[in-house]
Amino acid sequence: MPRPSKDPAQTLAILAEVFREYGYEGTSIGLITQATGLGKGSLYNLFPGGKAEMMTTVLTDIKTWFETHIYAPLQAEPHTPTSIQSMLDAVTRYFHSGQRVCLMGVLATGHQRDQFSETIAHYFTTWIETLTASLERIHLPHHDARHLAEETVLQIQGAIILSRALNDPAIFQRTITQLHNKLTPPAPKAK
Amino acid sequence: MPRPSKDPAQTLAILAEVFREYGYEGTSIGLITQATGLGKGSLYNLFPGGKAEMMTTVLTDIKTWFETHIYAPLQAEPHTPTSIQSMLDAVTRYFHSGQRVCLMGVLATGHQRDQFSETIAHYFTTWIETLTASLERIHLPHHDARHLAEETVLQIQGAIILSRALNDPAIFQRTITQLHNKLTPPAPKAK
DNA sequence: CTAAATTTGTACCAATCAGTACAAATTTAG
DNA sequence: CTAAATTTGTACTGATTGGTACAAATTTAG
Repeated sequence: MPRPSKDPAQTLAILAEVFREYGYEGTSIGLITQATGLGKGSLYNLFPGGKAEMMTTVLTDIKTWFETHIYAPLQAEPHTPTSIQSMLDAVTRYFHSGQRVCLMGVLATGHQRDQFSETIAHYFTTWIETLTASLERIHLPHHDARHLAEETVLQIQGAIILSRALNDPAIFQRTITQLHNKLTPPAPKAK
Repeated sequence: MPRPSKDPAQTLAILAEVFREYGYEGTSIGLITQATGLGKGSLYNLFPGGKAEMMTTVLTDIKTWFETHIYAPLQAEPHTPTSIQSMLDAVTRYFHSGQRVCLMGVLATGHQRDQFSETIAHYFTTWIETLTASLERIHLPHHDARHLAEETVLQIQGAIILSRALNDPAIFQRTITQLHNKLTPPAPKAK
């Protein structure tokens, strides 16, 4: 039984990890008390809405993290060629080179899709649109930028699954490298 | 309550669909009896090993389906340029244009990964290797063929997730089209 | 037709589940 | 220091879970 964390952010991070590992239905309150070190009474005091509220709070936290660490750098002024590399670096760290699943992606595969569908769709849409806008700023036509953004996001998702399935982080890393080559314009000298 | 199917293959297909929808832990015996129309006693008579045996049988069935419909055409003699297109067509039908999840992929995201890890890894490895060999037969160097095969499989996985998350089969279709362009050599005239 | 095989669905078991209630203990804030 | 806030963990609830056992009913095979 770990010592209870006094840091709400850490509690949320632990909660998120349990949901990633066990999914929504597979996560029991018992698992959560064990992982967080919080008593059952505390959990319900903190999250009066129960398990659903825990998940909702975690998803909101993830959304916020992405806004801060992925979208904001892509939207920064002045736009620099390193912002996309920063996104890829941040993604690599966040998904632990593919060994850590994307909770939104996990939820998209199951029947809880309905329960959290708005949040899931919003997450992916925002990511894609933000990256699209970023690609347009380096003079890619909208249509192409959108498709490339979609491809980027789905490749990251697929790379997570495959590198977990084969227990091989190199797969994820190769994908990131390849995405980097596609997303960043060639140096003018190479032309 | 549906009429019990007398066809074991149909029972397995229904079982597979329940597992896809609810995952391993989220699938209860009650759900299975409802979906298949079989009584509880029948289920345990057919699968004395219980739920784990049901899943194992389903996974074996999936593996067999892939061997028949995906790998065999890729391995056929003489090798024809349409074999890869056939694979992409079969994949599109099988995954219902991205709306039907890949059960092996789902299992790879959760903690049941350990329980079925061999089967999961074997499924993906076989797919990749079979496609690699097929690409080598059209004169792609092994290294490139392998990476392209990996990319194909992970893109399919990612496209499933994204098109489900955004409830948009067009995403899946675009991915398939793009993979087709990458996987099939350009007509010599285009060169 | 008969015997074997299969199906059925209930009772039962022990375990687990999410959630509610709550008194006692502990911590925090002022 | 005191009062408020938080934590704790148990008892309780009704429900669900996977699995076992099994007699009666039905189907199948020869």
